[in-house]
Amino acid sequence: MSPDSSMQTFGSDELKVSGDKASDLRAFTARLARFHDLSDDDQVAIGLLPWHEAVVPAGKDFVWAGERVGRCAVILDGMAFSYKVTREGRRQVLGLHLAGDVPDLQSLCLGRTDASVAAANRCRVGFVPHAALSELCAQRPSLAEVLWRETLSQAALIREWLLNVGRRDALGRLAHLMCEVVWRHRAVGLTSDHRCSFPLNQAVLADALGLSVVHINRRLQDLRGQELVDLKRQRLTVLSWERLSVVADFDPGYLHVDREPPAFLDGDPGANFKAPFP
Amino acid sequence: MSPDSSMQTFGSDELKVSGDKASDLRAFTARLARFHDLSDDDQVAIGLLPWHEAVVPAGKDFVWAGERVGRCAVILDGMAFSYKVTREGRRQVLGLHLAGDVPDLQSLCLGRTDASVAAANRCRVGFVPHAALSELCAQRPSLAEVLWRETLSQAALIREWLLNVGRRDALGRLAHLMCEVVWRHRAVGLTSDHRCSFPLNQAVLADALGLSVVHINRRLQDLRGQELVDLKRQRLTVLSWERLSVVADFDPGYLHVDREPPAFLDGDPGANFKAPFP
DNA sequence: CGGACAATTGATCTACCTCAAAATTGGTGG
DNA sequence: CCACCAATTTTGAGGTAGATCAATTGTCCG
Repeated sequence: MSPDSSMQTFGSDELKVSGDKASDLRAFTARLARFHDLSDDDQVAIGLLPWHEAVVPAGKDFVWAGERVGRCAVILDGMAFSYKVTREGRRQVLGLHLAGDVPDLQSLCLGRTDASVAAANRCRVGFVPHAALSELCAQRPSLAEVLWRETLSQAALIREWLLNVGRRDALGRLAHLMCEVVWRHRAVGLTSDHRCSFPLNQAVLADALGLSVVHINRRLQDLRGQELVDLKRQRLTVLSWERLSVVADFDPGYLHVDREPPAFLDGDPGANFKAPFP
Repeated sequence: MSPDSSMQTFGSDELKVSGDKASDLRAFTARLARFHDLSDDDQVAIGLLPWHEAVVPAGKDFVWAGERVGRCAVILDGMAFSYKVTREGRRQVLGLHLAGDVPDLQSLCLGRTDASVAAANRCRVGFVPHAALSELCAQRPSLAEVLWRETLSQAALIREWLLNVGRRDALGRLAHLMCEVVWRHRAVGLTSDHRCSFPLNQAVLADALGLSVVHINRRLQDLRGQELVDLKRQRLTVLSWERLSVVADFDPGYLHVDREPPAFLDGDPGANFKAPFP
């Protein structure tokens, strides 16, 4: 809510200018290439984009709702979440962002975002000027379409969240969120089994699911007690994907990890998304 | 939910082929021109798009989640809503659509929608083939950008809904929804005062706000009892915009109606919706 | 070792839900 | 124009999921 002192400065190690070969926008291109049709040319072009890097400590905002900063933020490492706040100060988390995501991509078109974005854990973030990005889109319509699709994927996530918050009970919401996090980590290659980073404290979980912290705590204990998940030290392990996804009523279709689509559309709908963990 | 018998046929008067000068896609172009920069050329080009019309009776679906139908639906008249359903059959309404909206615009890029769309009251709907639309986008990047922005506006709406459902109490949610509906009617020129069509029954309201029908009914009585609104026969009249928008915690920024400020936005914000009754 | 923050627990309260029935309304056909 | 049916709205009476308040404990880190 408060664009406080940390406005542009996150600590001693902020604003490292690029040039470091070891850390570039590859998380971004990798994501685009994975989820859309991204030509090699486009990938190269993205690699030439000007940008600079910042390290954002856990809990700090790095995109502020309403601000016109003329750039997009690319998560290079870590997890972030976007949120809005009621006038009375009630916060609603709107979505999570992993490495490769551009949480404020909307600002490229609209000039600003209606949501703020904060780091869940320590994040490396790349800032890319709108000017450069939109010029690239003008030159390469295929890239513009990819980015369009990218915003559509994000929209699909929020729709599912709305369903989650509006129509599932607390346990289901929590389970659903966990399924999404694990699945998305898998989708971008950040894990290959049932465990992944989960740097969300109970306050953030509460605000993501429209619940109170106390209630989150108790339902979390349920999930643990039922041996569905193990969660400690910011690390989530799904103990029984099968049972968890039932509790969660989870159908990963909305994640759009299914590019090269139709295959499963023939025949029994729903037959495709059976348990991903053999 | 069930792509039942009414799959493609809504009644005797469906599938009127276009050519009728009196009813065309102008609601669509009008909306785009109002909210974005749409050149005259683009407007003309849209007018030449092939399409056909259907009349959808209240309560019937005309877009089905998951279906690949190869076309977009343009609301020409009436109100519709999109929704998703839990496996247990709990429905969540995700957004409302007025004349000029394209509720399944995402399908142009993604091939299909993850949400279904139903008519709230009797709707006239125009169906435009994806092929024609995407060809036009390829020829006219400016139009593609407009449509991109259009999807972003929709995304902004859902984000606000998520905040609404997640973090406001029942009365606030209801009031907020009403504010949005009136404001949007104004924004597209469907009303110029504080009253507008409101063809949502209490079941739909409940599913839009994550509440039960009984509870909706009771909070509705509150709003009436406090003389905030008058709602009958599918017609909503805001009796005190000032008090309603406080109850609703309503800030229209998320609607992105801020370009070409619709007259009433000049000067004292809120002055427009003052008591119409001296 | 101390201080801040996060997780946990207990106790109480209430906003909202569910079930079930009654009253209205609106549309339809005679 | 009226009678009738189906859908919607309204009312009543409990029940419960989840909220709130207030400590207490645990954990991380400098």
